[in-house]
Amino acid sequence: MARQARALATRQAVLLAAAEVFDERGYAAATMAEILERAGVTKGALYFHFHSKEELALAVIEGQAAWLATWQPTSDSPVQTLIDLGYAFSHALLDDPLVRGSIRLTIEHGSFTQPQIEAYQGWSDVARGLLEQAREAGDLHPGLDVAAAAGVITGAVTGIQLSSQVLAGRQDLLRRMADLWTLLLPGLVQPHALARLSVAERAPRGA
Amino acid sequence: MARQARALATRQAVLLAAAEVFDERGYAAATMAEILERAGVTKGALYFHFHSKEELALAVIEGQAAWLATWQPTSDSPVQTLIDLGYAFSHALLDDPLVRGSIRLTIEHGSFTQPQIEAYQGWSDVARGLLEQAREAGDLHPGLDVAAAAGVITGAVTGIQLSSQVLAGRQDLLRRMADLWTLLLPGLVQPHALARLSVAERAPRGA
DNA sequence: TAGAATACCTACTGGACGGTATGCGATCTC
DNA sequence: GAGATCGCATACCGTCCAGTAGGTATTCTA
Repeated sequence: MARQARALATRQAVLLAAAEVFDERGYAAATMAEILERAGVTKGALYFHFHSKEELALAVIEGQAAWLATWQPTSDSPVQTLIDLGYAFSHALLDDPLVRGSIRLTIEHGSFTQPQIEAYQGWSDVARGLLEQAREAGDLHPGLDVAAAAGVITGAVTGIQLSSQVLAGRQDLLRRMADLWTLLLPGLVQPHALARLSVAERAPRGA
Repeated sequence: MARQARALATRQAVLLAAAEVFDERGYAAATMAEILERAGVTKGALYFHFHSKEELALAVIEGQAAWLATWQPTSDSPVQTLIDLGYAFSHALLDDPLVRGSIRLTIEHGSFTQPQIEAYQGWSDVARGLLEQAREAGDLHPGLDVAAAAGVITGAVTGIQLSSQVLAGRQDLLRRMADLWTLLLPGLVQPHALARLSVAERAPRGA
């Protein structure tokens, strides 16, 4: 095991550097040279762990699914959990380069469509599951199309995040998330449920 | 004039081909060779009209601002006009390669940040103007933050469009737009105004 | 401690890509 | 109708980039 310790460290360094560069430049504009330089690693070391640029990108995308997989519900109320998830994701986006790079690669369609679709679908499925729980709890408007709402929410979060990044370097991301929920919730949940929800962030940090 | 007619045609052909390739591949992955091939034009012709790849991309982005500039209000109700604008934009996205390419270049941040910010801001400003009219007309919820709502709406439309593209090649774009408004409007306008709005698309075509 | 994987380093390659230099026919000007 | 400009064609260039070949150090195994 000790023999793999160093190897694991360089692998992580490469992955982190790649995520950063992919986040900043996008897939096509990212160069292996910059990733190498930032990771403080030579070409041979990188290509020992990852056989190609594409494989490296896929490994970064995987980080997103991993983040979502480790995430845990935070409230008895499904809708409140959904809101909290949005804030937890925002913090991940602000703090975790792997998530940032992963998101940019997911958004940038073209090269590897399959994992991108899966990433989107993963988010949409989580949202949909929570909404179905909320419907069973009687929180949602009766006629609401749960699948459609899940699609709108994931799309909206994607766009909010993107515009925050382009316009303000993500500095106003949390505020924009609050704005989103303020606008969305009245169309989603019934008044009696609305009163019990906190649109603003509840805890200073998630997980 | 007859001499410039041909020149204008090749310029348009180049611009169109460039928009298509930028839309499909993104800026960095797009190659001049593919643009040339698709435009049916030689390198000399292209570089006569556009001095660099970047200049070509900027010209494509300009098409977006041009589209927005030619757009005209479609209703006495500002909110209805906003909804209609969303659908008109969706149709432009489906039909007009220039708008498609322009949007992708705007979303793909990195190379030329300035025009991208302006493009976003242009959309946000239009939305904000309409919302302010709606507030004066007494249609909106009293405490609503108009600027915040405009930011959310432009961001959400951006994200809806993106997820529709990645997941379904934009085939379900119009349906997703309807879903968005269904969810958003209750948080935006008061019930009496809500009754007068059409969430679904009103006319078969815009403009 | 021999040797066999493992983990990494250095130098190189082939090709693609954006951009340029130069030339040439058509059209306009006077 | 002669030069000048416009609009385009072709061939070429320097650079950069992903990936590889082959060697070397390190660490595990027995």
